[in-house]
Amino acid sequence: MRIGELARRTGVSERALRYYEEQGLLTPVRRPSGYRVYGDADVAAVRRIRILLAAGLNTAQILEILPCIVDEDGWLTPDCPELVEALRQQRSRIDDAIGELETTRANLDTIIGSEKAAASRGTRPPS
Amino acid sequence: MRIGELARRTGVSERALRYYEEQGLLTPVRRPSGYRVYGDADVAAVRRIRILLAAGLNTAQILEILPCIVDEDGWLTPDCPELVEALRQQRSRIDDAIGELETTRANLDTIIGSEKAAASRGTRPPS
DNA sequence: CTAAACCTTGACATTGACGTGAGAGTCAAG
DNA sequence: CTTGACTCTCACGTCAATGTCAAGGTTTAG
Repeated sequence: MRIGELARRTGVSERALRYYEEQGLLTPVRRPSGYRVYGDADVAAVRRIRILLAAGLNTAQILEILPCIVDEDGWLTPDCPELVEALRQQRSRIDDAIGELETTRANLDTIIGSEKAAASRGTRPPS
Repeated sequence: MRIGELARRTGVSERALRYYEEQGLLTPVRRPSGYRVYGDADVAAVRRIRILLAAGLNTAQILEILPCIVDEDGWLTPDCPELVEALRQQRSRIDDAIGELETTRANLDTIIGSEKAAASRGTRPPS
């Protein structure tokens, strides 16, 4: 398929697809005319890229870990421990932020005096 | 304290601190000379801001939820129902922010295939 | 009082992940 | 062969969160 169809099938703009190629994340075959030709596997590849971007990784990091990812039937399975470690760190940063927001929310509930505040009884305000 | 000391105590550049003020996240008092003067509470405030930024929230989102954070002594006691309503709205924005972060974290978990992902066994990868 | 250290407001530069044309080539249908 | 849809490569624009440099005012130690 050509770039337009891949764009439609993934919901990703043509510009973004060309950008991913520029960053080495995709390597479509070229026709003599220069037209890019993608395979069915690229639909899944683009999906993977988007998941990783959505998780806060940048294209350089994604490029590094792509070879570590085994795609068995749509599942993303990390292969090397370095990758897992990096992802865990990212995860813990997000955990911290969620914790902060939950504390904030509990504070709010205390002020509002709603029923929901009962669930966080004993929670102290942030120092 | 002045901006240099706050920068040292938080590890955040002076430029960033001025930027946070520009975005309404910090509101130091000013001396007649124009020098910014911060209080001890601002050290904690900056720390909160950094955690939320690190998790992918932008300054506008942080600005929305920041006034909901009650620290140590500054208890807000709402009398008028308008205030309570405003607080409820803020609460729901915090819920949204938490929801976004949880989605991101779930994406990460799917990739990591960690113990926590086991809880969602059978989950299909995001489209 | 003076020098060093600190602070101020601009304002332009940068990085990442694209958006948005411009101008030109390619391809399938009629 | 022509038209219209599709694609190509520049190349500049954008937005957020800073970095960096410039030209000047302020404070404090000696």
